[in-house]
Amino acid sequence: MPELPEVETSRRGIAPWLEGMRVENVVVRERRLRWPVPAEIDRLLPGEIIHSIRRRAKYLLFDTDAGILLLHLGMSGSVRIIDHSEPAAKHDHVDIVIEDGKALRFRDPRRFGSMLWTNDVGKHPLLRDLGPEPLGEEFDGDYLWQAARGRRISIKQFIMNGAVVVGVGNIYASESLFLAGIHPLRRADRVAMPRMQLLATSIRSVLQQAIEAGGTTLRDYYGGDGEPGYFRQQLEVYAREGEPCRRCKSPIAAVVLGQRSTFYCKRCQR
DNA sequence: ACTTTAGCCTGTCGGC
DNA sequence: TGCCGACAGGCTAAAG
Repeated sequence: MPELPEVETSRRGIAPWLEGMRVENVVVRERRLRWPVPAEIDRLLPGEIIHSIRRRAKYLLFDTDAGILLLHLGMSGSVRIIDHSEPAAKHDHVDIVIEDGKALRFRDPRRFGSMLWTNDVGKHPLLRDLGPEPLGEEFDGDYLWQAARGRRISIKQFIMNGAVVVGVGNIYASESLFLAGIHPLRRADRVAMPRMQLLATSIRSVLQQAIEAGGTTLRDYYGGDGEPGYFRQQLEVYAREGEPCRRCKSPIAAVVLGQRSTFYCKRCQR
């Protein structure tokens, strides 16, 4: 399930193959993703050069002179570079074929992903209200603490809200709260400043380490280079219900919070 | 303004 | 062996 580290790993896997290359054509086999794939993509992209591939939140941005392709992997989406002669499998919804016969192939069994087109990332409704990048300059404990004033929701739901900070999904929310020693159900406005500082640091370090491990492969995630992610073996609490906490040995607990499974240590997190 | 809930979708898994 | 319901989850829109 792609969160920020998996999206970043995908970006790094495909960028060397695509940046500076000209798009030859685009094959859309299935338009019914999270939102319909707009016709601009197959109409405007052919002939364009992909200047760069950036990431904003969990979106990949493909920069061209005609506009910007937005790609979101949803929760079952993946991208990889293939020879375009390779036959498409079920759920291979879009190919972006480049001049050397290679292609970017987008697969997404659950179709929660999206492929969109924009001319201004800053004004696009899906991107315009997003909070800061967790690995960027403006994200720190002071910011988090200030943003939490008057917020009565749980701290876990708070940090998973993209308007607060982007890229923190279900796995890394549980992990960073463990590292910061904060109970996931604690009200956001009742996390004191020192622990908010620790939380910001924990979010940054867990995401950074996951990127370095190539992301977390739980079931079917593979990076742009076809390799699974190796962060799973470093998970402290996620999907470890009943197993001993690595810090205090007491069993890891699980609760459902906002329809999301949530894992934590009752002893280490308050 | 904030919070909660429903819904999108299919592969996988446990139970019978 | 096969059927079936539950579950997984990022994110938005709508409802509260």
